[in-house]
Amino acid sequence: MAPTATTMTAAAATGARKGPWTEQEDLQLVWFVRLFGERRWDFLAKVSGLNRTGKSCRLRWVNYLHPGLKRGRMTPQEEHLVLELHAKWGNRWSRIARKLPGRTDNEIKNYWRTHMRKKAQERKRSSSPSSSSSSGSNDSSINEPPSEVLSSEKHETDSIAEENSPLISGLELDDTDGIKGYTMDQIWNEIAASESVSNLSFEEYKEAGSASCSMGCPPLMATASPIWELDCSGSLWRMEEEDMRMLSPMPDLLVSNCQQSRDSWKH
DNA sequence: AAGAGAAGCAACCGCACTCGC
DNA sequence: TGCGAGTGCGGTTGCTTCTCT
Repeated sequence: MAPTATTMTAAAATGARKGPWTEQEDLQLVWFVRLFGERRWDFLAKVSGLNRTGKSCRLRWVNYLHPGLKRGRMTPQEEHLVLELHAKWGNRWSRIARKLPGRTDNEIKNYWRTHMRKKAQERKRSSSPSSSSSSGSNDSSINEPPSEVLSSEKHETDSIAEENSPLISGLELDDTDGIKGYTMDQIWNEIAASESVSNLSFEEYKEAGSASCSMGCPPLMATASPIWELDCSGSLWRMEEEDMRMLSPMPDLLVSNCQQSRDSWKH
């Protein structure tokens, strides 16, 4: 399919703003998303007065402003789960993210890239201290590790998942889905050797990590931005663009509240 | 204290898919 | 049935922050 207006450098084509979002933009976006719901991003971008593409708005919302998002470091349980799921599904980040409440595909992707790169480097260093060749081109092995290894590892992770994790065992695991094989055993070995937590079973992970909460109910959920806790009437999607002009502007009180919330959320 | 390099992360890009007309 | 708008996804880039020397 030919690129659409939205995909073809829409920001450039429309003169829309790019780059980091400002606090004011965030507030505006939150306000209008609460008003209209998480749909029709192009329309929302237009009526909100944000000089952004709908795509940009959606991304900002999904990755940063969405209620329930967890911030901060991955917990050991989450790290473990990411490794397991990546071993099964490969780079299906959104799919993996669905199994980690409060985490976004982008976050998991970033996590994987940085941490697995580190693991790969460490491993390379320990396994072949003399070989200085084969440079950073191994980056590809981070996302697409060689295919020859995982077969045995896959079974191991599968059994972990299926025996120890009700969360995973309930999944519909498509065998043809991204299990082409990865050098996860290398990664796993690294982790097992370097991290004491690896001595725990996945069940123990869960218990240690959240006495009060299972993976489905992350303990850090409370750190999500409180902006969304503000009450707001339901979706107003039936409204026409004409009606939009009649809407009252964002109340000053809301703005200041949101700003305070956001500040405290950041720190 | 300052500079360099590494790490972390937000955001953009382009492709593919879905759905309504 | 074809087309276009809207949306989702994975890959990539580049800026900011951190750490080391």
